[in-house]
Amino acid sequence: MVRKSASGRIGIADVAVKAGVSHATVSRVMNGNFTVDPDIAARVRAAAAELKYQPNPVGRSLALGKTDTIGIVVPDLANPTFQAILRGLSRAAAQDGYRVLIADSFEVSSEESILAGEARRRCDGLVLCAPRMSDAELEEIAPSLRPLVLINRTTAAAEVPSLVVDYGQGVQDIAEHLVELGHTRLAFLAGPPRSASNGMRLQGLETFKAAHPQVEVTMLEGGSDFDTGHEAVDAVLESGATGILAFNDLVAMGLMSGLHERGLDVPGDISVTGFDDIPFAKYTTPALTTAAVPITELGEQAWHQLRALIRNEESAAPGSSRYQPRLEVRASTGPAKAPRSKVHG
Amino acid sequence: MVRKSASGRIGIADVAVKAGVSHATVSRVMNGNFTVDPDIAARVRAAAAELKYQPNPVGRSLALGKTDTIGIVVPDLANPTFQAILRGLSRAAAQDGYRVLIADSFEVSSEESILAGEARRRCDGLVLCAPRMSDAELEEIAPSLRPLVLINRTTAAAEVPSLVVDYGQGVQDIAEHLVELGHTRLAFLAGPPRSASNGMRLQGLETFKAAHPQVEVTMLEGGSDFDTGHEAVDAVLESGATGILAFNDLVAMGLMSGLHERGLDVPGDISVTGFDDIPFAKYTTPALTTAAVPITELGEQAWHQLRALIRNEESAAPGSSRYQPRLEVRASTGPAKAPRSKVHG
DNA sequence: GGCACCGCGGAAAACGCTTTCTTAGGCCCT
DNA sequence: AGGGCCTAAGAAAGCGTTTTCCGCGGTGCC
Repeated sequence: MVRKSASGRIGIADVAVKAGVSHATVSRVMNGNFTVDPDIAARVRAAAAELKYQPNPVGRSLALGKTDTIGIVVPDLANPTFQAILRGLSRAAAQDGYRVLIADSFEVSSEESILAGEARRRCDGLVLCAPRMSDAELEEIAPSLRPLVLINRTTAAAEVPSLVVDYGQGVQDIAEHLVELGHTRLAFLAGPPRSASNGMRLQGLETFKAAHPQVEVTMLEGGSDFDTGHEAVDAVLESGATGILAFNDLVAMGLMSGLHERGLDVPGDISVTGFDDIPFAKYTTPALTTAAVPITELGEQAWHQLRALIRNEESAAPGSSRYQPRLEVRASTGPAKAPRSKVHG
Repeated sequence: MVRKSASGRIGIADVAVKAGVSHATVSRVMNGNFTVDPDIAARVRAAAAELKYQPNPVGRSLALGKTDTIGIVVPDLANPTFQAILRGLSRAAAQDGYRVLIADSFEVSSEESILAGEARRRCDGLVLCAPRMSDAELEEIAPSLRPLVLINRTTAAAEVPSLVVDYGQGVQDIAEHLVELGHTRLAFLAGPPRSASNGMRLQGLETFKAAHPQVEVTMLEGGSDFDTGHEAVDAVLESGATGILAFNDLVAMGLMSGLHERGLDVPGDISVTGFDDIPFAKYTTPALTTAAVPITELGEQAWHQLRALIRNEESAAPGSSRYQPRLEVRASTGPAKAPRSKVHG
């Protein structure tokens, strides 16, 4: 019978008994405290090995006041963007011995703040992706969530770094690209109405419109997934636009698929652009012109910011950083052809 | 000053003081124990609300011996298959109030078993996806990981359900499909050599070959990602095969991309098939013929099995289940054309 | 009217660990 | 040789909960 204490699992007490020392000494040995006599330390290590003792992390966390775990709140795990952030975050955190706990809000923004709070309490810090949460609510909960890193949101709360992608600039770059190809009638297939990043895109478009009064830009309602793009075909054709800026790559792919079904050629008839440069964007047919965002790196940076906060409660307040998307011209955009009529078919 | 105790965070003791009761009573109220006088309960609740008291989950976990968290070990978070499993698992677990902790082994199978152990100790149960781990090692660690659910692996250890996809049958279905289209020279673009699911596919192919001695099946070395497929173009062409079974959808997509660059037509010149039916498989050009696996559902089922194990230490030992892939015929497969020479160009 | 029981809530133990405090013993120094 | 110091390890106090165990006061019953 190896297991001894009532709990079934072997604990520090079992090792202590076996090694004939107090559990304090066992703890010291396990934590590499060198004030222990080498002979005794060896005895303890032998006992621990024989019993296959593994410290209980929960007890450890309680005593230490830290969990070596961070949380991430995402609105939708099915979205490649958040998958990539998670991946970068997880990899970077793992290198420092931290694990990540995921909290998927499934796009129900009303739950986001409770979810975030719960996740935070189990962790040493939090990365929050909450594109739909209202500014007011964010402002309200941010302080209680620290150490906290925000993705694509900002807050006035102190000590809360933000990692934001400059969607506004990205959209402008794409629009410029289309204009250079001769397009004069553009359409923006918008994202979810309350999305923060959608707002940034709209602002970018305003700037663009001011600089290019001769270009017509139609606003179309949309969403953030493949189906949204697929369903938007009619609206897109009706707009008469020859250059379409989709909210993101997924929407663009859906749109291209829909256009293809209608027998239209991309980019022959219509040029389509995405945003994000998800892994699959390279492999669509035609390959998708998009604004590349270093998403995985974003997750990695999120960890670095969070780590600074965790390690150094006071100083080293890290600044927020802004990521510039890089225009990735591929085959889905081409020269504008002669203006089409507003009627499709 | 709301915060009182040294730790900075407000705890049960603060609420107790404010409400003028013992912390035991506060605990009783917070846990819905009805043996507390309604007046006192109200007072406690008021105090808790005013202080915005939130129980510390770590202390709670220690006392209760459970964490309301499960872990999942995956070999590669970048792989859509594991993303889907994770998604299904997370969603299902969330509905029962459980969170999921992720452990990405980054394909280094030597670390997998330590990683799994560490994850397990922080959680109430574990879902293990470890396709490269040796049977011996799996057998060795499985008992200590319980409650445990295995994905695409089996073990002799008791009380360890397995959820396995019948890759062997899937591969046979695909091969049959190609044969029906008139292909007589097939090639299998294999997965990672030590992958368990690759082994299952190979077994399926053996069965197929026995049933169709007239069909030539070439084995090609490969891997599990897009680049693998892309780099395999030469080997594929050299094989002279007209029907290619790629290890999975990613590999198939890479292969199609490579073939396209060579100016070859799919399925005109060569038919290509994948496996898994990842979300993007529908949207490749041409759309990919594949064997659809209900991956998200797999994650969901993993939770249900795990939940049964967690809730009911003894009875209800759930059986292992086997998932049959469903052949999904799309545009990447077509009738075989006249046999080609072994030289490409 | 006394006794047994019951309901309620406080004290304290338990969960498994870390860390401070304490004490015992050995060494050095004068 | 004795006292102060320093070292090493045990005792115990936390960490923040839950839960068991008790005791107290009140009620019902005979």
